[in-house]
Amino acid sequence: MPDLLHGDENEAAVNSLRSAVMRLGRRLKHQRVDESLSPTEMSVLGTLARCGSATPGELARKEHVQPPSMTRIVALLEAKGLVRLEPHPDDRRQKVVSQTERAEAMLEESRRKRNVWLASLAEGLDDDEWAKLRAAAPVLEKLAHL
Amino acid sequence: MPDLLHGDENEAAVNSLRSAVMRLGRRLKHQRVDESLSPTEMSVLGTLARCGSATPGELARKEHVQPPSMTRIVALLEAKGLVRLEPHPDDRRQKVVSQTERAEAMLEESRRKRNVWLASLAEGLDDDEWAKLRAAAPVLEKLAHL
DNA sequence: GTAACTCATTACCCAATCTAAATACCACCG
DNA sequence: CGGTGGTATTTAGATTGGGTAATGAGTTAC
Repeated sequence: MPDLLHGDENEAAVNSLRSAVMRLGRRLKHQRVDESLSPTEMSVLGTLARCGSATPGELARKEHVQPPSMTRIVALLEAKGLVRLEPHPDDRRQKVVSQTERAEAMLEESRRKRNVWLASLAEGLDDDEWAKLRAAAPVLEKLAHL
Repeated sequence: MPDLLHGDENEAAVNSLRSAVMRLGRRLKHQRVDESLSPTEMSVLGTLARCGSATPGELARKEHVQPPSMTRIVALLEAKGLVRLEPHPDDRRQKVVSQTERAEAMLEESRRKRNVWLASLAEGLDDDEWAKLRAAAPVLEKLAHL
């Protein structure tokens, strides 16, 4: 259990994280690098790129989305040719989702575009602030998974 | 313009911020301290608590929401008795939104509840991680406002 | 071998936000 | 003055992302 001595500071931080995360989330929604690809779809592709492949259920848990939503997302991605669905080797209830070469290319493209946005943000932040963000990023990821 | 030397690291951080912010956002949505009050409504109340009072347009800009959405939100808050609407002193197009005493009490209550959630999160993070979060919180806020 | 559980899906629904257009008002220029 | 262009808010309608409940197929445990 971390520093109970800093309760007030933590509380203030939680407040500010809450509102910042929400506003930033809305903003990110609009700044999607690829029109026609929702933020969650992007996120799923990112997860697949990192983890190789996964079942819809696993993806739903990772993204903190209900299974039916993930079914829909995967279906959309498949329709766009960004994802492949194969039967699970030893459980015929499950399926295995993996990204296609096309998704790989798209991610590369989107990475490039993201640099533009990054550059524009860079105008507003100094080195120190960036450093803090870099340090906090993994913690936020951990938090997102509780 | 900050450290171009760390371009790759920044890019990785941006990726990880993106997905973390989104997932955390979804999670926060469900963890609302007060049922019957949407995250954005909460955020507006927080803004009013900090800034005193503001016009709907100002609030919309601050929350990164379109004006019509803010109209709705303010109307809902007013219906719940958490916000007061008065005519703008020297521009009859505008209105001035300010929080009621009841909102003040509710924020206090919600602050208390938030501590419970905070405590449960604390189980999963160590001192160092919390420190990083605290350091990054203001930067995230700044980022949210670009 | 059946009962209980799990994964994915289908069908339906809801909440939050958006865009476009309407309304009321201000400010300036002739 | 009076009109013209711009701004604040609101109304109306559409979209979208996600959720819940119920179904079907498959697996596991007793």
